Amino acid sequence: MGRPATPKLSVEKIAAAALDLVDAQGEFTMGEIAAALSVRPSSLYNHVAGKVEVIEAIRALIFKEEPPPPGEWNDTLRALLCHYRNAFARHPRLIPMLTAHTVSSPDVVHMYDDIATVLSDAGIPTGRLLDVITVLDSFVIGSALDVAAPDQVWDAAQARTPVLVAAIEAAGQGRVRADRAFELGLDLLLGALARLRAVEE
Amino acid sequence: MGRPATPKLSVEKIAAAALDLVDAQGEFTMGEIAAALSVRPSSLYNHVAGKVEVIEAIRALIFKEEPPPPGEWNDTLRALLCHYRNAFARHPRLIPMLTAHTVSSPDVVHMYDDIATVLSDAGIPTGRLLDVITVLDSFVIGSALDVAAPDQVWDAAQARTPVLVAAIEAAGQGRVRADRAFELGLDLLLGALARLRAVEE
DNA sequence: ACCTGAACACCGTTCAAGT
DNA sequence: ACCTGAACACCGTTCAAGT
Repeated sequence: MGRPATPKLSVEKIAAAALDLVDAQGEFTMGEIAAALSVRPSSLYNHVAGKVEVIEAIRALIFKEEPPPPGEWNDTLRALLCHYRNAFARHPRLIPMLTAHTVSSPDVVHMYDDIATVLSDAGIPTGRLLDVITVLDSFVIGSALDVAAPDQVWDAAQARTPVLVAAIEAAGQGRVRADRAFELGLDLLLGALARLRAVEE
Repeated sequence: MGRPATPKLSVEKIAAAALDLVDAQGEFTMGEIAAALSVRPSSLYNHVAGKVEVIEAIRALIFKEEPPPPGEWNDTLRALLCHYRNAFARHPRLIPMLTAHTVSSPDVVHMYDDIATVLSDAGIPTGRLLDVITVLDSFVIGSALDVAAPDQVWDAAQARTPVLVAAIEAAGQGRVRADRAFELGLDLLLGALARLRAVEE
């Protein structure tokens, strides 16, 4: 066959096809991407170096940035963290794949820039800044994994104490439960940060 | 050859060999486990159903429980969460593998039991209990991933704002940095919980 | 420059055969 | 009951050949 007049592939097309596969079935193979794009697997290697690079391309695809909205530091930070978490939550099954290869993608670092600026403006001293960012980041990533987890994780049948059984039954299920827990965590952390800020100043 | 007088394999031996491989190189194949145990790959299937079951066996291996120490609810909860996070942190490269297959292992649920009991005794109402547990769990898992991440994630060269650059340079590196951030997060969350408790009561 | 087809090493898993 | 050896389908990747 040979080279077509206009390329049939691009990094973006490959990443988008792979992301569709992950959303649909939780994983992808190079062969499946090729099939989705009506191409042979070997063709993909003209655009990406390998499977790892496909995953990185997906990561870049997910983090289409959004400028930090203006407002009170509290609200700005909250909006930023929600955006960050939702970028993951829109593709729950992708998260384990992304965490498997931890790479400092430019888009992610860009988000850290925004968070750092807001926190600094809010009065968090430089010496503590990265620790605070790490705490927020850890919580967001963990919450994203919580969205990815099937509700099976909270299995009342396996609980041994009546307290946990009652708690599981009271909590509801699915995305609503995960969202509510995330909001609570944000309240707790941002509230604590406000106090930290007051103490340091 | 045929059946040996005394079995050469067991689920525990397989899991231990796999964990060694993960610690050493971040992944394992069935063939590598077999080689480490001086056995053919097909032999493994007399003891485990497949690779996924090996991962579950590792999970069970990691969570050798420790009874919750008595004391003030604050200290008890802190000790519990530290233990939980350290169980992961001892095997950083394992974490992405575990998060890929979220399963409600009995050992993990057992830990939730302990946390639920402490929180309930501390006065957190049942309706909020699972949300609080989820928040703590998300933070712990996220923090464990932070330990697994190479320091490259915090790459001053990729930061765009001077604030973030300064913060990264001030933060130090490696395990010390991750541990300090984890402690800060615990302080913030447990402090916020204490206030939540005061409000609800 | 970019797609194809054939080929590679490797991997997870199955299963009949042996004791 | 448990280890072996041969065999399977599949997967990621390479590369010479084509235009």
